[in-house]
Amino acid sequence: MSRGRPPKFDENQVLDTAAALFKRDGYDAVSVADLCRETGLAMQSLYHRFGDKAGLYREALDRYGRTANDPQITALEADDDALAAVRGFVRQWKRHAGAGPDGGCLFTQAMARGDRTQPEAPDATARAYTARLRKALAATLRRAVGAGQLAADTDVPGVADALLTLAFGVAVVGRGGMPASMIDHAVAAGLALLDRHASGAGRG
Amino acid sequence: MSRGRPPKFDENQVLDTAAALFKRDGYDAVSVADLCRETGLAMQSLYHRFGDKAGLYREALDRYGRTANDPQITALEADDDALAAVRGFVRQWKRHAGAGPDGGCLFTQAMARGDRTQPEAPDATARAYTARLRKALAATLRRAVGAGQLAADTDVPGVADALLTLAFGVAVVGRGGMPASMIDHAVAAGLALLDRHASGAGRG
DNA sequence: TGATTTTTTGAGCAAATAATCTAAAATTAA
DNA sequence: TTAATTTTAGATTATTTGCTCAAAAAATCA
Repeated sequence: MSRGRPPKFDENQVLDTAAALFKRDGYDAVSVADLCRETGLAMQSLYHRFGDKAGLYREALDRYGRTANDPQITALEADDDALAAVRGFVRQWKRHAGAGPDGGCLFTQAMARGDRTQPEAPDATARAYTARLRKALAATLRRAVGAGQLAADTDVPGVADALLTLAFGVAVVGRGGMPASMIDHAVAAGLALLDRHASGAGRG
Repeated sequence: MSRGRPPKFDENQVLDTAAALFKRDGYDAVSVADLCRETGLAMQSLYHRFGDKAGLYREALDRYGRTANDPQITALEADDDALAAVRGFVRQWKRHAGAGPDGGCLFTQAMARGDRTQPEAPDATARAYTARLRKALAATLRRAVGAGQLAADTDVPGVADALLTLAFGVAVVGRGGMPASMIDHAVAAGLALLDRHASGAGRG
């Protein structure tokens, strides 16, 4: 067993709470005092465990990647019906657009904020996780092509990047309070993009 | 003529500088001292003219809307070739993705940051200008339909919103430092979306 | 038990922050 | 000139910020 006094807090719970705060208000607008109040951690406990505010932010981003990003990858890979999997990915964009505790996207926050000054920039985490999702998305599309669900000449990287970029757009537009119909139209466009390449279902 | 001592600074120049700072670093990361140093304004001059930091931010957003958003609307409306105008709109997304002083998008920053607590929230300005662009984009697409450039059954609001959402996504993805090929693919997807509805040019 | 390790507690610090006070400087109108 | 008006100047203030110091509390191991 571990030697010293046992921690009073659940680490993942702390990270989830911190991630929610950073997602809602942005890194700069969340103070360490806010973090302590919301997570229940004493100040020194926070610094002892996470080093500093940026350290907690980085770990919160990582936790978010594991709990919000990776499951999407898993869902893409798990579904035997590759095209249906991608469609499912598109359909759940609405979640990123909402304002509630489940809404919004921390990676969009992190990327919009940027911070390329430091070598260990926090948005590097967001970038890395997004790159993995991008890869998985392309792989699933390739699988759909292989299964004959999408046309053989489908530009797989092009479609994958278009969908992913659209997903980020949905997060911004939703967060910005633009009309909900914009989100619906974006989702519809994502699905239509897939339909366009679906074999044997061409339009016109 | 105005009565008192004449201002030493050019107002628009100050707003442009402020907008560039806010765009690059975000509202919270820019201090009033930064703003004074970069704009050359004395602290008291800044507060005398703009009230407070938020006031300067709001006016900078407005200035950005006039100098970066509205010209896009004008370009859409001015071009007799409606479809070409929309294509031009899509092609210049790359600019929003860049990192230099011309790169990035202040409205994306403002929307991602959010701030729906206040009634006169700063992102309301971004929302209002974006709404105008959205309207103009739809109008131009409708014009293209009327001119027979796009199919009569084109879902105009759907296409407009898809393009605009994609544009926001490009800004985030570019700012986040994702591969440049993502931007290229997003632009290509925007153009392909138009091609898909172009009359007499169906694929497959 | 006593020594060791780790976490918690609570107070507090230096620096940066947005914003203000008072007064001088530069212009126009009378 | 004189008065009125507006902008600039420099110093300052109260608050908030991220962060640290010293010591007590709770566990394990000898």
